[in-house]
Amino acid sequence: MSEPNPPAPAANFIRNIIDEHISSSKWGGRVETRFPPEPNGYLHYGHAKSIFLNFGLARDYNGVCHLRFDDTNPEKEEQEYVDSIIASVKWLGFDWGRHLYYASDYFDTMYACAEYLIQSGNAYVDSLSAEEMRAYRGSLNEPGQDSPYRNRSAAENLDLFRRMKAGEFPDGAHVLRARIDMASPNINLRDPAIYRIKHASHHNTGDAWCIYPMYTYAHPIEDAIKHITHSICTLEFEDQRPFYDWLLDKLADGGFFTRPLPQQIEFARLNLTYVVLSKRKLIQLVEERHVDGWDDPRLPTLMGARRRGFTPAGFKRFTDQIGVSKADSWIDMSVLEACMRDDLNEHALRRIAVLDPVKLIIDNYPENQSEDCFAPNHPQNPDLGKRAIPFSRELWIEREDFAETPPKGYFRLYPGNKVRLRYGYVVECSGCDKDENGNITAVRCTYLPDTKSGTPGADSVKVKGNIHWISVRHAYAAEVRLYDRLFAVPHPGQARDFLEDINPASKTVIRAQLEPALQNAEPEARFQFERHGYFVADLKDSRPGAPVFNRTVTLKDSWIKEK
RNA sequence: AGGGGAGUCGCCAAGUGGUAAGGCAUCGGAUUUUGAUUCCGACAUUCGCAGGUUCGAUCCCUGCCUCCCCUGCCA
Repeated sequence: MSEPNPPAPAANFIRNIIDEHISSSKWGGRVETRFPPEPNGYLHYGHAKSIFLNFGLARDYNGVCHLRFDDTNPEKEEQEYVDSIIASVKWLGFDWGRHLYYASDYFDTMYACAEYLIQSGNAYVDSLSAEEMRAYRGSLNEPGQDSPYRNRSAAENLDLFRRMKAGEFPDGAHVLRARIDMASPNINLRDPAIYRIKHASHHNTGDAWCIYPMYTYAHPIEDAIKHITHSICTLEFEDQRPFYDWLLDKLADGGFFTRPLPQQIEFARLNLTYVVLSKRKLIQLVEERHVDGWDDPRLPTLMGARRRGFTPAGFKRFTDQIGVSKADSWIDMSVLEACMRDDLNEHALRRIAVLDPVKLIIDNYPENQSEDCFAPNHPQNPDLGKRAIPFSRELWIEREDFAETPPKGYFRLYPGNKVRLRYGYVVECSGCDKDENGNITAVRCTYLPDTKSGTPGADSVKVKGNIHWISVRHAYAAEVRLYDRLFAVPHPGQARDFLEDINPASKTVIRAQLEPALQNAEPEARFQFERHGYFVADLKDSRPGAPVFNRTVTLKDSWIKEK
């Protein structure tokens, strides 16, 4: 079987820039990118956009993409986050080969660069307090003032900086700043801090350092050291680009790097409705136990997505579909859900599950008889074969597939109506049994013996309705979690505290009746429960013989909308 | 208000001087033993607004409007 040629990647402004670089041979046609997370949290859907962008560009231009941890702030970073980030990027299907790096691998080089900047008059040690520095910085409308320490001699700066490194000063006593322009209209150029004192131990370098570079200083240097060509980041760093260029230019003059230097390019981050992607809010949801941990299937983390049953291929569809641009935009959650459905529809095996069971009794079917019916594992792919499903006198069907008085357009079970028991017989509904409170306890019908699916007479009776069922005697009951969107409104927190917008029905745990074939599902096996949606055997709580399923997403339902 | 960005169909998004791609959604219709899938068809005389340049402007110029980001020793 030959795969059709994949469609050419959609044009976007970053590809246009790269194409120009290729034709001008700016880096000799080389494309080298990096995905640079800070290991201070779990990756979320928004990171998927960046991952597919950076790794995708590298793949399409025969380049490489590094996985690089920007671990410049030891107070916030942990090995646990490093591990989970690695697992998530791998899960999405990317391989960085030997290109796994850490900012902390280059602390020596960064330090040497800093000494050079001091010696060349481009950096100085400031001894203002944080509050004083803020006051000297000016405001959006007013220029800043030079710090009284701005004109220390290179020798004095160097001495102070070395003593900072040696641990002679407490946190906050001094800070190394780039000497640029305190009157710049771009506040990021008003002598930004590049090194601060932090007596904290680092997940990677331990206690080797008590001064740590700022991200804005470390990031360009890391890019330049590894010869990154296109340093792709989000829009909020646009104002930082002049500093990125200033720094690398100075260091290239100092012989640390050769030109052409890496080029920073900014794109719009992902905004998605019905979730929150801010790290702060995600942490709050977890810590205040509004969800069950970082991998809760409702959470927009990649670990949550995995347990939810979302697929890497679905994320690929999604990122291809939403494109890349510089316009702030909001993607509706339904787009992501549709992408997951598209992928799952192609690959998930079909199975039967009755989620809200009510008994259907076939009055003219012999009490102790049973027989096999055969259902295809995938209607569009016969190669996937069929399986046997036992049929008998008493079946579980969905409560909503019967109506005593049917609404307009309803074509399922109601007195006098015929429907097909999918893969089995056509039955005619005769009524229902009720308890003393009027609750329906069983639905009654008779079957038409000549209409069994797969037999010559199967189509002798045409019916519009087609419902799924499971033999009571053969059914297997298991826990199923019905997940829905975490928030009930498109923009949580817009009108009130975001916690108040949590969807109270985001998780419903039920015991469902499953067909026998589902009992031995392996963790992470994905299925379509026919007429319901896509479900996955939970990665953590499910095991063969004792399955637990999570609903990934429902099937599209055009009947609900009509009602 | 200073600086940096963005405004093209309901949602994304190409196009950047030659007369508006594509996807999703939506609406028709066909197929269908999932009210699913699939398949066909429809879907911007118009590109934030107002002027100007031009034979011709979404694209160039001028002015205006709206939205986003920036005053961490966070990233």
